[in-house]
Amino acid sequence: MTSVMWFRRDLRGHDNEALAAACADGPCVPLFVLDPVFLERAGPARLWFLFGALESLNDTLGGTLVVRAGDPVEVVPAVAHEAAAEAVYVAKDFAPYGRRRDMAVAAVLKKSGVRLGGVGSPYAVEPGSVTKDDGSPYAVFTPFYKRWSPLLTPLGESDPLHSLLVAPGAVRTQPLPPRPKLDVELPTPTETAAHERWEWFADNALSGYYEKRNTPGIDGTSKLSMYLRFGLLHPKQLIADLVIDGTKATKDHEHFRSELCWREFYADVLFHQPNTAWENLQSKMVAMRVDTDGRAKARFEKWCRGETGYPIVDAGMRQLLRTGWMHNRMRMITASFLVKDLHLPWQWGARHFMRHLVDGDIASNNHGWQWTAGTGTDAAPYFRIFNPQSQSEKFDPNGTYIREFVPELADCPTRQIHFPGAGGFAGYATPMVDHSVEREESLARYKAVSGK
DNA sequence: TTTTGAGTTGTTCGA
DNA sequence: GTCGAACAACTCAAA
Repeated sequence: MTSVMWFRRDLRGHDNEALAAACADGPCVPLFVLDPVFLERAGPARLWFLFGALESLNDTLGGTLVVRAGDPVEVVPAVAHEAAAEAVYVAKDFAPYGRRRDMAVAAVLKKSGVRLGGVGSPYAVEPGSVTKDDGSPYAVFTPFYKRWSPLLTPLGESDPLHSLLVAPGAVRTQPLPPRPKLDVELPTPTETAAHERWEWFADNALSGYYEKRNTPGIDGTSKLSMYLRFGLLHPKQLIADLVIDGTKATKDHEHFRSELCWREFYADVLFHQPNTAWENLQSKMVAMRVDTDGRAKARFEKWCRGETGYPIVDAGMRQLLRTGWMHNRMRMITASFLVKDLHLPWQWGARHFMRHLVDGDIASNNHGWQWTAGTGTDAAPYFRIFNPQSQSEKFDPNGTYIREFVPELADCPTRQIHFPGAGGFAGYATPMVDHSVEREESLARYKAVSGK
């Protein structure tokens, strides 16, 4: 019998359980739906990467990928009908929008006797399956990690039977929209490039990862996040390699594995509490005073453009706009600045990140923001406020990273580059706020919430 | 059942 | 310059 493989965030032809399951049924029509809900929220870099990944997937599938624009609730049943399919296969989506969408699609399909089959997910361990002894979900990372590790299962043999893909033309398709013009080169959005990056990282940067991952001026992180986001790689593929290589897992191997687990932890938290995508997980924090007036909006614009007058913050914000990616430490520094120096709602920053980060993932991104804001799981203590200048001195000691993204400071001497200050450096903005003043303001606001 | 200690990512202050 | 303490309140899991 014929089936439809509906791709969403698993844009790969290999090690794809749902695709393998679809092909095991017989002839298979591979489908991607250009959902306006996604397209409207995505910035140019995200779209560039997505469209490129779809072109690559189409190549992998021998030119058989059917692309259709519209609401999946209408498009998927229509394609199933045109293909005379009896089943639609997907990798399960556990995020709030995806779950709602899939339930709605399944309901419509069911009316015409078509089954929506969920096989696998973008995670090594499915959200919802790591629980405490009493069945309740974890709210702290470390015990989650301890329980998660033994649940890891090896990657199943799932070479897809591409010979069963239905010939192009059998079902109406449409060309992809043109890729947006970008000023810089993004990582190549292909499965091959994803594997090459992983191999490069495993061979060259995994050793010493624990230390190097904190220095934004060097290529010390895996940079696999965008591949994982769109499923050009599956985390099980990485974990399998880590086990083989690490007969005795080193501190670096172990740490990289725990970073993969963070992604799964936040997906699990969001699965159990879908409202926390945009609402404070700690409900008492709704009482926290944040600024939302006209002046706050003007400050937000400066932050977005990278014109705060704090070089390390500006470098991070400009890296995001220029490259569609930001180093992990920079995400923390820039987020801390928005929340604790500018007193803006974390949601504003999260929305900006989601628009521009190619790897933008609602669970990791928004719960990362909640962590910084002190509203989330395992929340940062309220007094943990990043000092942009000392973070800069500690993690970008030579100013390499700052000079790369803030050209006004290219010739600024290192002793001055972490904080040019009010005296300033020719052509560079003066600080928009005084950190020590805003730090006190943040502490006062947190104290007000805790009732003292 | 109750108690106890630890918990991704920090900063400041005073000795 | 270095070092330890203090900066809450709460969750989780082991004892």
